[in-house]
Amino acid sequence: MPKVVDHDERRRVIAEAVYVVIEQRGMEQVSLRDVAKEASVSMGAVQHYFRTKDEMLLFALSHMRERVLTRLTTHLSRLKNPTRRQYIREVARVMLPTDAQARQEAIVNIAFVSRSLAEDPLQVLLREGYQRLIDSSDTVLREARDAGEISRELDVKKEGDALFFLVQGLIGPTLIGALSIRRAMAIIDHQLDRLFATS
Amino acid sequence: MPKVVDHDERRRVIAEAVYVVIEQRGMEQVSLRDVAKEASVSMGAVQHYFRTKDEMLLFALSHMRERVLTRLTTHLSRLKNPTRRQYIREVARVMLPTDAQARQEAIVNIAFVSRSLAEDPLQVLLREGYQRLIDSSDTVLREARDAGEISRELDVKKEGDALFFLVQGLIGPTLIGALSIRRAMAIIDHQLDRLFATS
DNA sequence: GGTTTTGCAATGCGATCGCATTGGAAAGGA
DNA sequence: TCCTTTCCAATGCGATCGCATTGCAAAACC
Repeated sequence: MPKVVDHDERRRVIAEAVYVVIEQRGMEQVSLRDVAKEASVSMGAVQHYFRTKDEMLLFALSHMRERVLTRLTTHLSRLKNPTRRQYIREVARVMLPTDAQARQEAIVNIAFVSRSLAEDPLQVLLREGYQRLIDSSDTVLREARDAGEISRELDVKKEGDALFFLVQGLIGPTLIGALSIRRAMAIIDHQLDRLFATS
Repeated sequence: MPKVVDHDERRRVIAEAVYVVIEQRGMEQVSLRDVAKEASVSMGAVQHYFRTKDEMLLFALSHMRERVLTRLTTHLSRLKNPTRRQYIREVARVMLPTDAQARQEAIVNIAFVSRSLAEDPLQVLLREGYQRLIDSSDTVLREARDAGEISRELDVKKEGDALFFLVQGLIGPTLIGALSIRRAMAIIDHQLDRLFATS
């Protein structure tokens, strides 16, 4: 057996280069050559790890999911004894482009959503991802209700969905610059005020 | 003076061809040749009306705004003596991909949002568009409150924003197939129930 | 009816694309 | 040590890209 290399690690490095190219020049400028250059490897190397460009992008999308999840858990673990409301707020905040990394992830995600509308394999992956997020968003709210922090009169399913899609809808306008992070968070906090009202 | 042609009309025809190509094959597949073919004109004609590809896409985006606005007013004018709530509901419904045309517009819009993140002129146009929409969304809610249909205790500014961004957030997942139109409308109706509560 | 100006069609060009092919360096296993 | 397998660098190829150039038909104006 020859040279031993961590296959997945190499693929991840290339995927990260894909993100940089998408962020800096957009999805339509993603070429094998530019990705290779950004990853500081040869074009042959990229071809060695991905049979086609589409396969590379598919992996890049699935790796992005893991990356977002990792960042999310990191941020959440920094909270000391958070209330359920603080927890939910932090999840929402982490989804918004609050720092360079979150911004890159948001840009890449939108690029993939757009591309997926013309390419099916990507769409399947994204759809599953969304459904999982919607589910966990409902779960958190239900836990909060069971813990008595949210009124039993609220429809936690519909409110959880509304909160999740609200955050989703804030991302694009924030990236474009039509909305500041501050205002976006104020809108979220306003909804949290309502959900967690102690009246 | 030679042959007289409605300049803007020609440009709109080409822009419509751009939408079709984006919808069917995605933004990264938009080429001058394919757009010309879709518009049933020669490539020379496209070049005659747009100096560059970027200029063509910029016009396509601005024409898309007019097209959406036209469709919106058409749908609204079909309502017979609508209540304010029905009016708002219809606006939200028209923004979602409920039919073929709305779906095409949503797809094209996402494609432009994504592309605009790497190209500034598009971003400026989109930002202005969003801000106008946010403003009018606030205005409608304020009118409803002044008419006594919405409780004076509500923060119409924040609620108007939340409603608008909620609708925005529903579009992507609906396109991807992670959410049905029915469920999307149910989420909106649930929020409208709350806003227009007569308690 | 000649002149001029516009509306396009056609073609060419250099750059870039994804992908295939080839060759060889490096690293275990026999 | 030799051999095999993997890793990857380099190059080539046909297709396609945006854009420039050229040429000409058609239509107002004199």
